Amino acid sequence: MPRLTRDFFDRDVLDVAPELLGVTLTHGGVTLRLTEVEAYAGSGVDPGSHAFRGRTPRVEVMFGPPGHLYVYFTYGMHWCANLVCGPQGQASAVLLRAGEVVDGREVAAARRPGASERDWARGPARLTRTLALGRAENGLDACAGEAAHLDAPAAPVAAERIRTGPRVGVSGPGGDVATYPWRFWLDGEPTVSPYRPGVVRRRS
DNA sequence: CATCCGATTTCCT
DNA sequence: GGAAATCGGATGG
Repeated sequence: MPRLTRDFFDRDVLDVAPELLGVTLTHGGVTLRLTEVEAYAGSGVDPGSHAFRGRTPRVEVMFGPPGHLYVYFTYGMHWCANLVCGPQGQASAVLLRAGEVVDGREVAAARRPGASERDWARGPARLTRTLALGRAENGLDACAGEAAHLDAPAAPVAAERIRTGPRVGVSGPGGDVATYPWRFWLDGEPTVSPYRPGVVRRRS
């Protein structure tokens, strides 16, 4: 199971995202096999991206080197994690939406009291809770091998199992953002999160 | 299945 | 100052 290196992420986000399916991410004593991700393209080109309007303190790490974690806080209580992709300076990233716990079950169970195993990482904020990702991990190099690391699947994922569709909870000016088929998941995996359309925001 | 509402940051106005 | 937020748990039909 080869370790993923920075070169893996230093490519177009739309090439990287589907290849992350089946990859394992290990952090905080738990290993997760990714079953669902979403691509967010670069600054200025993707209205759904946090980096769309350019550099702000929050999205600073998105403009940095590929292979680092962009972890942000939202809805007053949730953390979500992305992996920065290349080319550097473009600020593209892949949101980690769901996965299956393949190691560290005891630790995961303790972090998600009352939740069924299927739900441990079924959704981006549940995923960060199970892996113990938060403010401290923002900017962490996931290719440096220490606190966090990623491993390619033992056997490559069959292309026929990869599905695509619109991103979850994404909408924006112009409306067509919500139709980009930039969500990728593995067909038949119970850990894939239920689809929720984005709420149409109105201009005030 | 649909709706509601939390609890806080971030960034735009 | 204030709306919106890459969401999730609870509750009601």
